Amino acid sequence: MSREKLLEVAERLFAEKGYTGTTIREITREAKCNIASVNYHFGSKKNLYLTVFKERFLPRARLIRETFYKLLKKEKEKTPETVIRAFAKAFFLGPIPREERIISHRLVAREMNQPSEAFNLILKELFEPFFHEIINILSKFFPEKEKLRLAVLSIHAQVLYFNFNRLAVEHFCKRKFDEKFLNEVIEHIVKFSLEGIKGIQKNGMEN
Amino acid sequence: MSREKLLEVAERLFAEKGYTGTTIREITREAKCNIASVNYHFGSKKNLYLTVFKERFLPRARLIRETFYKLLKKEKEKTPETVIRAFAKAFFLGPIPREERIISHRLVAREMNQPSEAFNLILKELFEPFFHEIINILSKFFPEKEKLRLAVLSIHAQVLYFNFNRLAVEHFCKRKFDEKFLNEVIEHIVKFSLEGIKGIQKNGMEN
DNA sequence: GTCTATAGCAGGATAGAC
DNA sequence: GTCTATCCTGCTATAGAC
Repeated sequence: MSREKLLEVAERLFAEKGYTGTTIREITREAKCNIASVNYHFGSKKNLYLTVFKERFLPRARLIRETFYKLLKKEKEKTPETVIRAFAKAFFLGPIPREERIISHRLVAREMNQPSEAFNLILKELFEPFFHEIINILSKFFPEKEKLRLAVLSIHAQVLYFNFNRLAVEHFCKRKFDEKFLNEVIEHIVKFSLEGIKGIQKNGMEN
Repeated sequence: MSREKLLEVAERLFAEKGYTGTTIREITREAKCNIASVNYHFGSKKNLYLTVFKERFLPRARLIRETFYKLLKKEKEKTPETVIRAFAKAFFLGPIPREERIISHRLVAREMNQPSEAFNLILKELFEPFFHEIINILSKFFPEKEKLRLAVLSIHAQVLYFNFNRLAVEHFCKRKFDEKFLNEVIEHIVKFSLEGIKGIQKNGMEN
């Protein structure tokens, strides 16, 4: 069906080139649809953009959350380390192809930089429930919720950065972003963040 | 002079709306210049964009680096903590107005997401020298350079995130991004990252 | 250096045939 | 649901007067 094809192509192009950088002409050309099909199916370019978030971005975000729960269930005991590892891994590994994953992070980064209507969707349907869940789990180990919130944002910052900024990471580390390096990056984020969380909770007591 | 005014307005608009989202018409209107002035002074919109990086972004980046050195010089003894604090603070405080600072981070985030010719400038004239400098200083305390590189990227990820993603941070932490919160965020990044670096170096020995 | 006028083109959107 | 043709607007860029 051309509607699905349009959403697929549009998502990729919006992620790569942004909203204004992408044209209906380009989307329909790559989707091998007629130029009028966007307006027929979605009414406007703007509504196509929003539909991309509702029908492609959010379902994928739900998959990432499910991956987190699955990874966590596999663990016999839930230590801070296994929780953080599951959180970090969910953003990098799982059933979603790598290309789609990068698309998601690009879209998020774009919306953070220049929020549109879609930003509220991301906030309410992804960040809020997911981050609060993580905080609830981790607050058993780290009681200071305010500091825990900042720590979760620090983890998310890293996940986002290592995903959407691969070019600079590769250049700076002089490494190809292959399977091996990806696993090293995940382990880096896990260890770095685990000690980080312990640190801010420890230091917090002194204040 | 209208050339400077054009650069100033163009930088702000490019940061807010991106390259394709910003029009010459809008730039000249806000700069109170004639619509033909962009092509007179810069030859093309694209060259205006590049000039923004050369004449506004990079000088500010140099100021940030200088701030780092000044902050570091003030310290009696250079511990990992004082180095990391100087590094983090340089991105948030100093002689540059907050609005300009956010503009810089937005431009960087845009170029990371969708690199143009300007990305090489950022890489070669900002990231490479600055990050290598930090690594050289920190490698006296933490000898494992590979892990240190990833740690520096983790710090940069946080600095970028808390700067260009203020909307989500405010929403999630239920705090206004005022002076007080800013200082808490800086201290959070410092402590989180300090323990993080210690952690990955410690764990690295076991492998 | 600044301005007006305009070329030349690409953009989103729509009407109406099939 | 798909297509062509077309409208209208807005874009970058330039020529040429001042």
